[in-house]
Amino acid sequence: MPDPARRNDRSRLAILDAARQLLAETRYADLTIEAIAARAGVGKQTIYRWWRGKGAVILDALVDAAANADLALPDTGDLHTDLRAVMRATVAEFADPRLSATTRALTIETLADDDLAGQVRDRLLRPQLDAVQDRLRSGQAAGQIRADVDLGQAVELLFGPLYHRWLLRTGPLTDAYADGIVELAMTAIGQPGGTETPGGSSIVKTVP
Amino acid sequence: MPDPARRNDRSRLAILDAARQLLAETRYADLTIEAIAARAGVGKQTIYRWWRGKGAVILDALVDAAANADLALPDTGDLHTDLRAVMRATVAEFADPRLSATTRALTIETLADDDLAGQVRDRLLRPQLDAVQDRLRSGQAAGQIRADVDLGQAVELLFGPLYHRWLLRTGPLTDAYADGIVELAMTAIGQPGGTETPGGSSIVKTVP
Amino acid sequence: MPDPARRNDRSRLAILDAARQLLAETRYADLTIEAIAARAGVGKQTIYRWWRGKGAVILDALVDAAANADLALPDTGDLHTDLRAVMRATVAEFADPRLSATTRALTIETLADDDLAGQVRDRLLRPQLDAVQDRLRSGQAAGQIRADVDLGQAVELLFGPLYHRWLLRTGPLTDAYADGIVELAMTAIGQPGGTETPGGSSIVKTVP
Amino acid sequence: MPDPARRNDRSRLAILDAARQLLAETRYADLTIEAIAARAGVGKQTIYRWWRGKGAVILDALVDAAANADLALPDTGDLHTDLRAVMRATVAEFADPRLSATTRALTIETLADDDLAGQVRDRLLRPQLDAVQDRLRSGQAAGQIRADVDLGQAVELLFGPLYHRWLLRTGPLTDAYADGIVELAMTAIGQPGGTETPGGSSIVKTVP
DNA sequence: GGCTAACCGAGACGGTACGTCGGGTCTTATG
DNA sequence: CATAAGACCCGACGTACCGTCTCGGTTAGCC
Repeated sequence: MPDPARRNDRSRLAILDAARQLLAETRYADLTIEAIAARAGVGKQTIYRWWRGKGAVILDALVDAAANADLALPDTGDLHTDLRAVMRATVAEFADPRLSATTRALTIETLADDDLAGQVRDRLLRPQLDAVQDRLRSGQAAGQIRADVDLGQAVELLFGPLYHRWLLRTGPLTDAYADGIVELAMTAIGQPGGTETPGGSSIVKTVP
Repeated sequence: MPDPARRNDRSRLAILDAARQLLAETRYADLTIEAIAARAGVGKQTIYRWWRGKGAVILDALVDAAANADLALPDTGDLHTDLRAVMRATVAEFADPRLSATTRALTIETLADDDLAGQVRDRLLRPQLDAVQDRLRSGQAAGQIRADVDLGQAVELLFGPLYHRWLLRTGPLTDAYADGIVELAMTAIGQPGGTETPGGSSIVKTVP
Repeated sequence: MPDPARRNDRSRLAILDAARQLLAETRYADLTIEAIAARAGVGKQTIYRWWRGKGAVILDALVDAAANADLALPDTGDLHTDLRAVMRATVAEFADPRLSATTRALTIETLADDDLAGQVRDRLLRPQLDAVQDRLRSGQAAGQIRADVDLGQAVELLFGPLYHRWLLRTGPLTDAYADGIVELAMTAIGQPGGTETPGGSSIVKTVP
Repeated sequence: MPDPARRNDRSRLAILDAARQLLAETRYADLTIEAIAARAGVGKQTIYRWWRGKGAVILDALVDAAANADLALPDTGDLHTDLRAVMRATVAEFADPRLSATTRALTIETLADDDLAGQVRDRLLRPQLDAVQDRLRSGQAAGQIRADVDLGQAVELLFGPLYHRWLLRTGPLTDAYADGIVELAMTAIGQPGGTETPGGSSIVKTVP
C-alpha cells in the first residue's frame, strides 16, 4: 500500500545494517524488531511499513549483502577440485559463527513462514545452487558426469549432507567431511569406469 | 531439585498429550507454554518444574510417542529395496502435515538452543540413523557396499538430500525423488561392477 | 510564518466542517487530526500550518458555527421570564447530544491547554455570558435587581449550577431544574420585597 | 475476572502513590500508564488487570487519599460562617496547583468516559456535597433556611459558580468571590425578613 | 494414622516485545 | 509558495507470553 517511490533509502540501508550487526553480535532471541529500529535510529513503523516481519528484514539484509558477490564457481577444468572448493567454502561459512548465526536465524523464520521460505529459496538459495549446477553442467558437457544424471539431484547430493550435519549436528563439519562427500558424489555421478581415483583426494586425473 | 519420585504421571502425560495436540492443530506460533498448560489442565509451574522450556517438552512428547516404535529396517537381503523403503517412509513423514509440523517445531527450538539440539540428536535422531546404518553394515558385510565406505557418511548421503529438500523447499519431495537419491547413493557406495537391481539406474549393468 | 493572504479558504472550511461532522458522529477519542485531515481531503500539514492543535480547530469550528447567531436575549420587560428562557435554552443545548459532545470535547482540550482556555473564554463564552449580563443590567436599571448586586456574580449564580450539573452529573438537567435555579437566583438578586412573578417561588409574597 | 483475594496490596498502593506523584510533578499529558507502571515498579499488566484505564487509577488514587479525611463541616451554629469556610476551602483547593492538576486530570477522563463519570460522582463528589447538604439541613432545622428550599439545589447554587469560574476561567477565584457567592446564596435560601446583613460580610447574626 | 514436605492447580506478578495508532515534522510533486 | 499526500521518528497504547512467585489444597512417605 505505501508508495515505494517515496521510500527513504537511508532508512532502508540503516535497517538492513542494523539487522546484520545485531545478528552478528547477539543471540537470535535478542534480535527484536524493536532492537533493529533502535539501532537503525528508525521508527518501528518504518520497518513494519516495508517488511512483513523480522524474517523478511533478515532475508533482505542477506540478499543485500550478497548482491555484489560473484557466485560463479571457478572452472579449472577439473570438476573434482572445483567442487571440493565450493564444498569447503560452504563448510567455512557454516563454521563462521557470524554467518552461521545468520543462517540459523533465517532458517528459524523460514520454518515458521511458508511465504518467507519461498522467498529465501528463490532469492538467496537458488542463485547459489544454480551456480553449482552450472558448473556441473559444464562438467557434464565435458563428459565428466554421466549424461543421464539429474543435475538438480546431484547438487542436493552434495549439499544435502552438509546441511544435514549442520542442522542436526550429527558430526563435525570439516573439510575432510566435505571432501569425503565430494568423493562419494563424484562416484555416484561420474563416468562409471571413470576418471576417479578411488578413495583418494587426487588432483591429477588423466584421461587414458 | 524436584523429586522425580513424587512426580505426578497424570500431569506428565497430559502435558505431552497437549503438546502433541497443539502441534497438530495450530501454527507453531500458537504453541506456547501457557497454551500447553491450559490444554493439559495443569499449572505452568508444573511444566517449568520438569522441563527447561518449550523445546524440551516437544522433544519429550516426540520421544514418548516414538518410544514403542520398531526402528529396525527390514532386511530382505536386497539392500536397494530396503533403502528405498526407508527413504519413501521418510518422505511420507515429511509429507504428513502433522508430523512435518512437529519436526518443524522441534527444528526451530533446536536451532535456538544448543543443549536441546544435542538431546534431539541423541534421543530422537541417532536411533533412527543408527538403524539405517545397521542395515548398511549388514549390506557391507554381504559385499553389497564397498569396504572402504564410511557408513556414517553414507547415511547422510541418503538423508541429507531429503532434509535439504524439506528444509529449503528446493523441489517436490516425492517417492520418485527418494528413489533417485537411493540410486545415486548406491552407485556411490556400491561395488563398482555393481550388484545393481534391474529396475534401477538406467545405466546398463551386465552381470558377467 | 505562513502568509494568511495566500490561505486556501476552501481547505479552511473543509477542515472546520470535517471537525464538526466528526464531533457529531464519533466519540471524542476518534477525533484525531488525522481523521479531520482525511475527512476534509486535506494534508495534515495544512492543519498544523494554521492551527496549534486539535483544540484550536474545534474552537474555530464552533466560533465559525456560532458566528451568525444572535446572542441578544429577548427583553419582554419581565426579567424572570426572560431568564427562564435563556436557562431553558442552555439546558436544551446540554441535552442535545451533538452540542453536548462538542462542548465536552472543547472542555477537555481547554483543561489541558491554558492558552486555549483563554481563547475559548474570550471568543466563545464571554459573548454569551455578556449577553445575559446585558439583560441583567437592563433589569437592574428597571429596578428589578438590587443596585448593589455584582452582575458578573449574578450571571455565574445562574449558569454555575447548570454547568455543575452537566459536568458532574449530580442530577437530571431539566427545565424544572433551570426554573428552580432562576427562582433562587432572583430571590438572591431581586428587590427584597420583590417583584416576583406569581408562578414563581412557593413562598407567599404580598405586595403591600 | 481476576481474583481480588489474590491481589497484591503492595503493588496496589505503589500504583496509587505513583499516580499521585506523577500528577503532582508532571503535566497531565505525561501521565501515561507506562509512566505510572515504571514509577511504581510494576508491570503494565498489573494496572490493566485491576483498572479500566488511566482515569480509573486516578479516581482510586484520589478516593484512597481522601479515605481518612473528615468531610463533616463544622457546625458553629452560624450557617453563614460555616458555609464561608467550606467555600473558601474549596477555593483553596482550586488554587493549590497540585490538587487542581488532579481535579483537572480527573475531569478530563470523566468527560470522555460516562462510566467513570458516575463513579467519580458517587465515590468522590457525592460525599463532599452531602456533607455540605447535611450542614444545610441542620441550618434548615434551625430555621435559618426556608423550609421550602430544595437543599440539593442550594448546594449547587453554592458550588456551581465556583466550578464555573474554575472551569471556564471567567475571573479570579478568590476568597472574596466565594464570600460574595455565599452572600447571594444565603439571600436566596435564607428566611425572607431574615437574619441577613444585606451587602455585608457580617459575622455576628442575632436572632431577634 | 498423623505429620510434614513436596507437588499440584491456579493465576498474579515484574518484565519485554509485540504490532498499531496518532502526534507533529519533513519531503515530494502538483497547481 | 500553499497544497495533498503521506513517509518519517517517536512514544504510548493495550495484549500476549515469558519465567518466577505465592496461595490453598491435595498427596505421599516416613514416623
